[in-house]
This record gives sequence, structure tokens and C-alpha cells, in this order.
Amino acid sequence: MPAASPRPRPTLRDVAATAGVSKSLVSLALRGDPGVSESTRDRILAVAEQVGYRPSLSARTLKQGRSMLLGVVISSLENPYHTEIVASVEDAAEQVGLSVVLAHGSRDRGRLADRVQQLGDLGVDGLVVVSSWVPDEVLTAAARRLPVVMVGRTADPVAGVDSVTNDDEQGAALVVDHLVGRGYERIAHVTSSTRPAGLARRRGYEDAMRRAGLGGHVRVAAPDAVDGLLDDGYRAVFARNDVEACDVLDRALDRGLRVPDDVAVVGYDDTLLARRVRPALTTVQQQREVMGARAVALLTGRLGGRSDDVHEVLEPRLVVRASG
Amino acid sequence: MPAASPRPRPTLRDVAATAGVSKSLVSLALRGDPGVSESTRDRILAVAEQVGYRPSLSARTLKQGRSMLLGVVISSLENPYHTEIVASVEDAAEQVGLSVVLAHGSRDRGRLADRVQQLGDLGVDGLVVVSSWVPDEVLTAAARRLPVVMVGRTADPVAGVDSVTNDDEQGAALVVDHLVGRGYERIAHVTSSTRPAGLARRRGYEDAMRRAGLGGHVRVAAPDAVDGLLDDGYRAVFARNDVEACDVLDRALDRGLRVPDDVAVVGYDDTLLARRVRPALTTVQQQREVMGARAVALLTGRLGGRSDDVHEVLEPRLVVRASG
DNA sequence: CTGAAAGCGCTTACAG
DNA sequence: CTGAAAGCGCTTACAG
Repeated sequence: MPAASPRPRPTLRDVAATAGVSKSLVSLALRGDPGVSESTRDRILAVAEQVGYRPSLSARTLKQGRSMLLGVVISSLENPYHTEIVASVEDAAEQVGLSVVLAHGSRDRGRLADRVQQLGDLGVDGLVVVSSWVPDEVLTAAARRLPVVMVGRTADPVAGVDSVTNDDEQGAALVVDHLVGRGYERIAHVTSSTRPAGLARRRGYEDAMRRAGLGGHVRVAAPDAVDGLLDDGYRAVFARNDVEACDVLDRALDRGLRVPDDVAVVGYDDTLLARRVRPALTTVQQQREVMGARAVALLTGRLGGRSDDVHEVLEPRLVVRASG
Repeated sequence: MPAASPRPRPTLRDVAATAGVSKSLVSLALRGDPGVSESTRDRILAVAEQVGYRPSLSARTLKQGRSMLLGVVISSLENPYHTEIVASVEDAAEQVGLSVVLAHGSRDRGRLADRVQQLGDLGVDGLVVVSSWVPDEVLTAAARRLPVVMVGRTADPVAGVDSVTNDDEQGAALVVDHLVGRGYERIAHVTSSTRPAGLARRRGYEDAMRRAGLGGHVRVAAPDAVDGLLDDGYRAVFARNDVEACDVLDRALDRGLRVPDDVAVVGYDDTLLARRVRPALTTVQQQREVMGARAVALLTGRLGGRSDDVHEVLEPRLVVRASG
């Protein structure tokens, strides 16, 4: 069946002509300005509907200097932690009438930097960055033209960029203390990350072990080198995130070990994965809902004129499930 | 540290004034028009760089009538199949110089319809819809103002909308034939879906069972009602997608069954999940890379003037792993 | 209650 | 090789 090919969209001018009024009147009627009589408004709305009028956001953005759009950049769509943060940002954005446009960078620094630029060029009113892979200078440059808030850890504060993050050191300490409380002493840490959050969790692990008098048992390995830990009698493993905890889980189960009877495994992030996997994962929950809400609040604060940088740190919570 | 608060971005006019030339010359220089002398261009580029000039996409879109943006709408960020399709669309889009903006609808029909509208209002040059939840009338309406291609199955062809999908019936038949070849007769189907793709897979399963002379064993259950199947001696389960196959896997393992020795489990989609899970999932692979490329090709075809609807159907392939 | 006019930042013929 | 001018679709004072 032959389809109607897209024709030039009707504009305000078309609606005005059809309704026999001026463009400005249509514009006022469309957004419900009280200065337009009800009967006129109804007639104009009917015509707009009938001709299939839709406002051009680029025209509106150009004129108004704001788009009511909020850009969100994430490293990759594959990481459930990131996509779950996005959802919480969107919910918060919707509350204040902002729509979210999402872009991701497939874990590639250059592509991520491009996405940040693109969203800025597109005219979003603010940017939420959920990725530690965007170079600092790109963030700083972006912050010169629009409010930017970083969700998650950076190595150092980035000038002009607000942030909201969880206390990774404390999260790691929660895990260690929990395992120590259950009588474990040989507690190993598994990580493949050199990103700021990963490093902070590692630091938190090491510090907590020392505080517990277990400094001698501190041991860090890569996820694929976990066999050595098990051979050395480590019976509790804290992984830097849920994904790597699942890798450890698989490896342990492949070796015929029972979890948590033979080895306890703990993750970080409390992603859907943590609930899906068997046994379900003990993990650390960041306050995702709160993070999204705070990120949007920081953005609107900037839009409202604030010019000093704000860095919020939220407290993580331990979620105990079957794995350890 | 006090941050530079965002100031009005420099415009073409600012660059022109600083460089001491006209706006039009700057515009031409910036996009490398051969009519601008090299020395002039270099000087202008240097000034643009120095003042931090970035073009306004809304102004450009308004003027040119195209944005070089491609909108992608997905149901939800949680479904790995959908996000993996997005990646393939993006790769293909990048080839032809289009940038992707992504929106999702949290599985909510109303929200999805909003997103489709919003992307249209934003001025994207085409729309790829990776969700069967968008109402037909919304798709039709969208197709009146811009090219729309549906990736995945709809119940019936939607007027004005191109599509690319895999042959779900054939995919289901591949699974049944594979299991029959391994000697299974009591092969059940697990599905929770009333969406077109789910229904097609179910139909494919039933037809293939009949063709194999196993019509008497046809049995369909919900994922959470799989216990009945196992009790009734079904030792092979074909789930409508990888996610539900994992649910079945968990249930079987929880009952102490070994997979695939006691029960074979097969999924559909070949998502990352299929590789991650233990035992790794036998599943059906849609040609994701090809789907993204075809979707973009259909879009550019429309932009090039084609007006008849095109529906492409790709052949799925069986991927045999450990689970069945 | 309604209309004419200016202008957002760009691009693109059109003159020189 | 370069500049003045029009116009994309909107919104917003400003007059009436």
C-alpha cells in the first residue's frame, strides 16, 4: 500500500490562515493565555488539531533560549547500574517539566565527549553525566555553557561541575564489617577497575580490613584471577560491582563450590542482576532514587542562578541476600 | 571553588565581529566552503575556537529543515535485546552522518506515545521504533510528518511505516527441530507475552510440533507456572525470550534439576544474558547488526523520496550452547 | 480581546 | 573572494 509521504509540517501560519486569525493569537491560544476568549481558543485548538499542527521545538528553543530538555549521558547501555540511574533522573526531571534526551558512548572516551558536545549544541538546558569516562576538560568546557552535574565519582572535583555520588569507601566498609561480623577473616577484594569509584571501594576495603585488625589478610585480585584466592583459602569475596560479583559466582559454582556455604560473595550497586542471579547477591545499594532527584535539583539550582559548586555525598546501605 | 556560571553562548555574529568579517563569511568558512581563501578560513577558525563558538543546532535545524538527527524509541532500558538493537542502529546511523537521540518509555504506552511525539517535535529526520507498545495510530500519525521504521513485529503492517523484523515463526521452528533432533518429544513452550512477536513464536512452536508429529505434546505455560510442566514429565522447554528462559533455568535449578541433563532450556534473542548465565543458553539469534543497518537504509530511502511501504524479514539462526 | 513587528542564530541565494 | 538581505517557525512586547 502506497503511503502518504511526509509533507512539510503545518506551521503556526497555516493554523492562523485556516482559522482566519493572526499568528500571535494562535500562539497565545495554544498555550492557554488568559487573554484569549474561550470561544476563540476553542476554535483555534480545533483547527490546530484538524490540520495536525505540532510546534517546532527548534523554533521555540531558538526564540526562548531554552529547550526544556535535559541531556543525560551514560557510558554504555549495557551496564544496568547506569540505566537504572537514568530512570531515576527521568522521574525527577518529569516532576519539573523537563524532558530527557539520552545519549551514550559505548564506553569510548572520544564518543562520549562527542555526545556531550552534541547535546550541548542541541540546546539542552542542563546535562547529567553518568560516566566517569568523560575527560575533565570536556566537562569543564561543557559547564561553561550549561549546567552540568556528574552522577558518580570523579578522581578530583571538576571546576564548575556539581556532583552527586555515594560514599564508596563507606559502602566497602559496610561489606567488610558485615563479613567480619559473620566470622570471616580472609576477605578478598576483586576488581578490574581503575576508575575513581572502583579505587575508592578498594581503598574502603583496605582501610576497613585494617581497622578490623585483618590487615594481614588484605588481598586484591582481578575477577578472572579469583581461582588463586580460593586456592589460598579465601572464603569471602567482595567484588567491586554486581557484574564482577556474578563472574566470581560463576567461577565458584563452576569449581563445585557452594555459595555461601563454601564461599561468600558480595557485590556493589544492587542492580537487577543482584536479584536475578542464584543465589541472590548480597550487595551495596546506592540511593538511586535520591541520586536522580538530587541531580535534577542541582541542575535547577544552577538554572536558578547558583554559581558555586556543590558536591553531595549519599550514604550507601547494605542489602543482605543469600550469597554472603 | 566558585565556578564560571554559564553565560550566553557566542554566536556567529560574535565570531564575525571579533574576526572583523561578515556573518555569512564565518558560516561559509566554518563548513569549509571552497570559496573562502585559506588564510581567511584559518583566521576565522582560530577566532571561533578561541571564543568557544559552537553552532546552535536549533537555529540550523530551523533554517535547513533537517537536523541530521535520528530518533530511536525503545520500550525500556531494561531489556538487553532492545538496547543491543539500539547499538546496531547507532553504528549504521554514524556511517551516514546521522546522530542518534534515544528515548524510552518505561514500558508505558502513554509515555511511549509522548516520546514519539517529542522526538518529532524536536525535528529528528527519522524515527526508529524498537517497541511493539507504541499504538498504531501514533505510528501512523508520526509517519505523516517524518519517515518511521519499526524494528520488530507488529500485529499488522502499519500504513506508512516500514519495518524490519526477524521471522519469529521460523526461529521457533529452528528450536523445535533442534530439540526433536536431540530426541525430545515433550517440548513445552513458555511465554508471558501477548505481543505480536511472542504470539508469532508461539505459533511457530505449535506448527513445528505438529509438523514433527508431536501435536499431542503441544503445551504452553507461563514462566511462573513452569513447575507443572516439569511435574508432567516435560524435559525440554522453549521460552519466548532469554529473560524468561533464565526464569525457567532458575526454577529448574531451584528444584535440584540439572540443565540440560534433566531438562533442556532454550531461549530467544541471544542477548548478553544468554552468554552470562550458567549453563549458557541455547537461543535464537536475530541478525542484530543487519537489522540496524537495514532500518537506517529504509529511513534514508524514505528521505530520498520513496513512498511505498517496505517490510523486510530476516532469517534467524540457532545458537547452540550448553543449556539444551 | 486582537494584530503588526521584531528578533532568536543560522544558511543561502544574490550582488558586487 | 566578500557582504547585505531574506527567511526558517516561533514568542513577545507593543499598539490598538
